[in-house]
Amino acid sequence: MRVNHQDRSAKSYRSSRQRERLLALLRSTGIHPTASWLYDQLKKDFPSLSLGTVYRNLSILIEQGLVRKIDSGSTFDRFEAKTTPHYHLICNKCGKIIDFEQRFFPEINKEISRSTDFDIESHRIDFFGTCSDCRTIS
Amino acid sequence: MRVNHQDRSAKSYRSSRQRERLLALLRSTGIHPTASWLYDQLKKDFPSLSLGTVYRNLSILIEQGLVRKIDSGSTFDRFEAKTTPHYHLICNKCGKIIDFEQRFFPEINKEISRSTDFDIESHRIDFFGTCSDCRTIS
DNA sequence: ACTATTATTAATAATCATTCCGATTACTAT
DNA sequence: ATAGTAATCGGAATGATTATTAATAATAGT
Repeated sequence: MRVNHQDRSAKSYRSSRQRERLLALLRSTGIHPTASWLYDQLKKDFPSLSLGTVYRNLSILIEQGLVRKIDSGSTFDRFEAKTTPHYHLICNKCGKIIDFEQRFFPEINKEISRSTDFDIESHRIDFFGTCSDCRTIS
Repeated sequence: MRVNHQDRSAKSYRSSRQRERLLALLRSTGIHPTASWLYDQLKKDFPSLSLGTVYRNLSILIEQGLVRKIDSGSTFDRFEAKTTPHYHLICNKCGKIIDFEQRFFPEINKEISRSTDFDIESHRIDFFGTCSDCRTIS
């Protein structure tokens, strides 16, 4: 008799070195990398790595809820290993994304839900402006 | 002698029918169109219209602050004629974007600025969830 | 440990939205 | 009307991402 301990909706994946290292790399950095940056880094340890592998594993990790995709207004996506809820400070000059974790407003989902016929599950807030580096330079 | 009455940083543009109609179209709709939807609509009145013209004029209108680009997590961009500050409700099921104008929190820019070394000029809030249409269906 | 099975990989081609470019056309001021 | 310049068109180029396929590696059962 065969028992499935997995959740019915969750696809299972067999482990792979590439994906393990990809997640570790994402967790070890705070720079919200692009797919190609991740590719360049991992290429050092996996000389035969393919960019498609990076994208495929990113989407698996996203499906598993371990990684989030960030769209910052650029033509390319950035990624981050999901930890705690937080917001982003995005620099208009250099495009850098900085995590902001000091405050989070979980209550606004319900507050906004009350004014509209829409079931709100989550929200994101992005703040735009100038980072300290770019302010110093100009 | 030639005097430039324009602000140094502001480029000036000659008016064009295509751009005028593009802006009018954007202002007349609430559906947050894609570039190709705009192209399809305008094509009716300008049979020789080029998609590049739509993109070029969109970027001019954005530069002039009359139009905003919205990234909704899809592979393509959506656009809206900027009116008053507002937030977006984005449906996870159908991708529809609904404007939310009932409340706006201008004060959080300063509030967040105080906790960090970042000059905040603006913010955006997107709420994700299920719209009433999709909730009814499922 | 061995084998069969099946998922993952690497390489590359395909896709899709967007941008760029050269030639042509339309405005505007003189 | 003409010259000068900006806007347009059409299509090609770009760049990020996704799909395809044959080879490779991980897992389950023996």
